[in-house]
Amino acid sequence: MPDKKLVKILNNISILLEIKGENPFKSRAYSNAAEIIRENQIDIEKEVQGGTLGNIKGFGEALVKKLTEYVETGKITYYEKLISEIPESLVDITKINTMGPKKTKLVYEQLGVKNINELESACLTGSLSKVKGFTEKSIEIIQNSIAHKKASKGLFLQNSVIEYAENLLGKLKSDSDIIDAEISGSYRRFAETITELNIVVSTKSPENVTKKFRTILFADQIGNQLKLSTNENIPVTIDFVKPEEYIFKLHLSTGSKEYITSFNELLKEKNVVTNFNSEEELYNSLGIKYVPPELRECNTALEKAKQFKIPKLIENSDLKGMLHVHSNWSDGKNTILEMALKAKELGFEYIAMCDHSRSAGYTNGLSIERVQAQHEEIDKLNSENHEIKILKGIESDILTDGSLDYPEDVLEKFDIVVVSVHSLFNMSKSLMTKRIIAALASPYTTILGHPTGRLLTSRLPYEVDIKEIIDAAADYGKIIEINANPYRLDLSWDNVIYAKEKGVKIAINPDSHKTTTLEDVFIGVKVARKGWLEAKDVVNCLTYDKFMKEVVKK
DNA sequence: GCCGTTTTCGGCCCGACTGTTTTCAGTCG
Repeated sequence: MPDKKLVKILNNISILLEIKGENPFKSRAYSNAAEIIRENQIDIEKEVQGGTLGNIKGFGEALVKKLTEYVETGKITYYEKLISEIPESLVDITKINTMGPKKTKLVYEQLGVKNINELESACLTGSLSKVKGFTEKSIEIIQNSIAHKKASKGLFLQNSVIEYAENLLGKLKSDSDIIDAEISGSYRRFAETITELNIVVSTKSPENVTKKFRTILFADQIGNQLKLSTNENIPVTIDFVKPEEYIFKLHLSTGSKEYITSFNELLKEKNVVTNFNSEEELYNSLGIKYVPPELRECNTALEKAKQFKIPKLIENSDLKGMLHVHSNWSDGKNTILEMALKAKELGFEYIAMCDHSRSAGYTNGLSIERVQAQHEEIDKLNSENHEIKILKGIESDILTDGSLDYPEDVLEKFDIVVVSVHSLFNMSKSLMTKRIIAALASPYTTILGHPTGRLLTSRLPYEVDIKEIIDAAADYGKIIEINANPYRLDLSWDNVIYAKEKGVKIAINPDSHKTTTLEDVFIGVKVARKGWLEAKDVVNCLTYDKFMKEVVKK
């Protein structure tokens, strides 16, 4: 496990140096080091003790010295000195939209603004508008960004707790006093973000087992409930109940408040007992169809269950094609072949390489010449028969006017074209909507990528009329992506429902930049399930032959 | 601060957009 505290310190040093106005490349050396440790899961203690840290590219004399000090003493004097000179909380300000290191320095020096609260006050009192470079528009962006950050406080990504949750669950299940245990709450029904982790445990003697695990987990106890928190301060609640109450409790703590309220009314009507062996049994006893956890968000699901209209939701094994992945031809970490072989290992029949297009310069986007060269490599790989078909795709930037990033004679060479917005996020809603619809209108467009551009808990979606976009996709017969990157989950599940209503086909795409994140595609399956999708609604559930015929049309 | 190497210092990812800009610095993806 990489040392998260160290990664944070290195990143903070990088940002603080930028604020100080030091050589930007010196600053980057620190963020690079943090990135290398995080990406490659480097065990710093081991490297330092083995004297091998200096062998890793990116770690020179100065960093080795500082990290050795860190391993030996738990701190870095250089960093301590840095934060005694400038407030560490300035780092938070640089996370606010449009507030880079230079502007952060400016408001610190001119207004004494040291943290986000003080920046917000400066917006409200009007003092910020007196600083050079801050306009009405930019102050509005800052205020929105602060509001979004505050609203996201206490919200966590699903993937930030997966590892912890699985470990804890394993620990509980392996105990001989515990009959069964399951994660419940918003995690189980796959809400976009969660505020806490809930676990329900079945045991014959709840009182004794609660007490026992209070000691093991260093938790606080309230009755037969334990409260603790993960090392990222995510609250955890564990309920210990008797076997006869287990299923009922698990169900009760999984659904949303709205869903459970309606469910309880139904229970009252039917007057059922609480002892069940499974949730399916519970639903059967009510005379309604079983509702999978992902759908237990709103009353609609319960109404449909009464009418026996819960569809067979898509499952991981339905996926046949891995679409929208990047390779080291642009900003990915792995070769095309490495990505393809990993996809094959995960059970996929075909993979569509969709590296960045030429306008995305920072990602090493492909020039027309390099598109040609990549196609030659793909042809060669396909001729070698690696038992997975590789498709020629591209993630084309949607340019300001909605046009795509290559001339027609280049676009026509791709099997699929994913179109995405990567620039000019601050356009007005109507212009952004027009821009994206223009891209959908292109005969070369196959799939709209991450339709709102949001990053969960960190970046708001760009202003866009998503319903109008979905309507346009329906008109033009275009596919919309569920981007399964855990930070994006974009299209969101509620809009997936709308897309399905309009008959728009969906692609579930990992937008993966390395082999280790290809499995993110299965997170997208959860979003799809929450959006009521069946295998027939999702284009990458098609076999290779059908996909070529119906989607690629070549 | 690191790397590569013409072994002592120059180059390090880049292009578009915005602002109170007039030729460039800051931010973003």
